[in-house]
Amino acid sequence: MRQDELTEIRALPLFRNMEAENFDRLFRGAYVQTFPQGVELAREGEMADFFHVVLDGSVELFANWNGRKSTLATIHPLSTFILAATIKNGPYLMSAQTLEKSRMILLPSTDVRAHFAADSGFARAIVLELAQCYRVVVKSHKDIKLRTSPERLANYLLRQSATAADPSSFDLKMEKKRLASFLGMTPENLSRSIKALNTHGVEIALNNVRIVDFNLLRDYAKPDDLIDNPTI
Amino acid sequence: MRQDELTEIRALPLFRNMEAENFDRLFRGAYVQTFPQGVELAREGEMADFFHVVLDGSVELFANWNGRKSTLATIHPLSTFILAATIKNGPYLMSAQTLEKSRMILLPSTDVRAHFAADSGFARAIVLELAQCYRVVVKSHKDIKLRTSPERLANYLLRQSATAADPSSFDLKMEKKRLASFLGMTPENLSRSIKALNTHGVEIALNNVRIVDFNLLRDYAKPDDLIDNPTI
DNA sequence: CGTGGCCTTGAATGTATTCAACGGGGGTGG
DNA sequence: CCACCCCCGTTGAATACATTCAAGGCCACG
Repeated sequence: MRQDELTEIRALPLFRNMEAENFDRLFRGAYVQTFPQGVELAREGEMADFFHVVLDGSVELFANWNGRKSTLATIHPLSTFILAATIKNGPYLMSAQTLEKSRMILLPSTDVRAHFAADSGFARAIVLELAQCYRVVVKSHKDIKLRTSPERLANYLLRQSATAADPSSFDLKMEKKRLASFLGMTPENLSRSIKALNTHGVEIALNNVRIVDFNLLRDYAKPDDLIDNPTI
Repeated sequence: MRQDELTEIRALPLFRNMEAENFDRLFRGAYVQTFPQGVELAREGEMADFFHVVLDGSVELFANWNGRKSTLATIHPLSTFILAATIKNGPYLMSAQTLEKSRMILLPSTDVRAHFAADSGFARAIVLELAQCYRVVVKSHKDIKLRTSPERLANYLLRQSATAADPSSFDLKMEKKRLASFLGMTPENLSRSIKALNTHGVEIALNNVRIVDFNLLRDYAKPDDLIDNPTI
């Protein structure tokens, strides 16, 4: 691993408060690797050999059952995935694959567990990360149990809008097929939900989203911090 | 707090590896309290003042949005709830109420955070608990996104069966209304799902569940460790 | 003996999925 | 350069699934 990479990684919240000596030892066994699009990084059911930190690109977390597939989350820099499996030394509950060319850190799970036990600064950072992951899933769970499909889409668009350079015009960050799965509906149904939002202040053409009437959209979507605010 | 209670609590995985001095200090500010049925212990959106450990009874975690309500989880002894909110010093994402007369420990959130930072044994136990909570929610999320209503019911019954004294005959542990909400359907729909399972080896009369043909039920339910096994 | 909550059932409605068909864009290979 | 094909996205129609509304039975409780 290059020195400038190490410096960059050392500044991450997850490693910032680690003892210098522990950091050095942990990263002797680490890899920083760049994967092309479509690489399977983890398969559900297998043991968690590596803990992953996404530095660039994006990763899809998904699960299969009985021939069906569902996208459960998308991981962007600088976030991590499958921390819980690493900590518990258990099997992955989700599969992971790169959505684009992506660069990430791979830390052997045994090393992570060892340092987690020995370094309280690291342990604290891990807990914060894990608590964050937990709350993200809980919000997703509330989203899907309390809202209909078009309501989920409407709130998704408002969340995307909040992070976009231009809140009233931005592009969808993933193909619609995947977005549909993430939002818990079929691609056909996403198309219909998109049309349905025309009457609520949204116009979507190809991948471009234009919010023409925020008040109208918010009236319909009823966004709620306890579901939609990613920072709390 | 009584001495025998303290001894019992000290043996819990969460506190077992805590420094004796820290344990004593933490529990100077703690309460052990017994609540009647139906008491609201937390309301979503409020700040997490207390971390809760359920010693006896059971607690429902639920959430509201736009006039709708959904049961997200039921907590049994000896488990905890709203740990993530405590750690992050954020608002509760879920409300909590006792389902029956229940006894639990209440630990002021500020004390938990302080000891978590200072006591690495405690920090490690918290991480394991948090990782467990995370995996429970992920499983629920997979359950609801990948399965239909009767499939969710069928797998729920198999999970209950696995913990029952008699696997082929046991009682439902909550009222059907609440079970329906937990499983992500209406009470009416639960009634119909129950009837539908008659053709898959299950007979439910009032609260009593009799599994008359396990192979038939398993063929239909297709239980999966990565969704249904609570121990991994 | 009434009353209210829970559960069930039926019917009507609403929502979502499936199946089928079609058009457009991007890539491949002729 | 063009023809072709495949995948994605859209649309319509049929079906399946789920919710709502209404009604009635049962039990627990006052």
